[in-house]
Amino acid sequence: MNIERRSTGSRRASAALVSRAERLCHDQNLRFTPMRRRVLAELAASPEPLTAYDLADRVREEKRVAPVTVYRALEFLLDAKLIHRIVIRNAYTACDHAPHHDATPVFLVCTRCGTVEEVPSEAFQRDLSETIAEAGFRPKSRVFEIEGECAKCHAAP
Amino acid sequence: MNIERRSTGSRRASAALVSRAERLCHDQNLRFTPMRRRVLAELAASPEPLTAYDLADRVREEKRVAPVTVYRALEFLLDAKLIHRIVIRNAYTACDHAPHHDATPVFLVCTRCGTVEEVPSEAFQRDLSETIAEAGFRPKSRVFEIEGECAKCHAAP
DNA sequence: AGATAAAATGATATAACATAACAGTCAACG
DNA sequence: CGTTGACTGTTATGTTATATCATTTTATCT
Repeated sequence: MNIERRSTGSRRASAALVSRAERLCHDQNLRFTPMRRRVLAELAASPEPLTAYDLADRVREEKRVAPVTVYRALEFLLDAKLIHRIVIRNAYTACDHAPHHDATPVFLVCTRCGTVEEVPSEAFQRDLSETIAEAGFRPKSRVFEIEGECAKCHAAP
Repeated sequence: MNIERRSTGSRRASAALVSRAERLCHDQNLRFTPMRRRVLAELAASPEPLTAYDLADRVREEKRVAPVTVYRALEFLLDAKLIHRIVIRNAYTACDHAPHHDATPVFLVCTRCGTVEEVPSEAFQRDLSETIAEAGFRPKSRVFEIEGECAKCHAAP
């Protein structure tokens, strides 16, 4: 299966991602409005994560929009698990993998080119859950993000 | 007496933490100035992470201070590995363990009481590094944070 | 001690990220 | 066709972080 394997440089099939989202929303009786579609399309088309204000600027080229409107669209897309928030960048990125993955993926964020690679990592989390269980801690959400140089950037001059 | 509340039971001795920091800075020829000492002391005394503006407010009770001054102290303390940044809270917390730990710890952040437990997790990272190496990615820094309810809060009504 | 260079802090302004509150609009459904 | 609830618009403000330049403090050398 060679679905949109995004990584450094490679373009994402934005249209495919958006129509997948459309089907998913339809199936779950969620409203995939023009604004939500537009925001997701911008994220899917971008090789790197975008901030809410980045998104507002891009949408604004077509239609006047306030940041809060973008934030609302982002909130919806996050809830629908169609996008991820990259906390170390205060930015957002379209979800590369099929939705409904329970395990929070690891994100490899390149400090040079800014791209993000999404690495599913179930085993990784299984190991950790022992430690967490020992502490009696009940996890609700996780943030695992790694900064560094991606292979492409490291090879480059 | 002057043991500060830190609700996971592992209370921190603020004074001990500060004097440890003092020794460490002296050994490394770093300047442990009054402002840096004060900021670290506030963090060490707090059961939960504090934002830069929280810190500014607390320091301000004694002496007028601008946020940027606090940010500079935080930057120094982060570089010296005396504190951690909790990105999912935009806040900072004193480092519980001996300094010089290379492996980034996992932080268990309680959504109810707000406390943070710092869990060193070397094994955890060893597993992950294979995946990362396969991607040709050269990690520089990592963020592993987990939100949930701590044991105390979960037991409480 | 005085000169001086580097580091730290003060002061002000502004950038960047995010939410509150309320009014208006649109779509679904009885 | 009118009510309801979800979505969006608008304005304002809150929160987190950095830029810039002036001033003070500290370390070091002579």
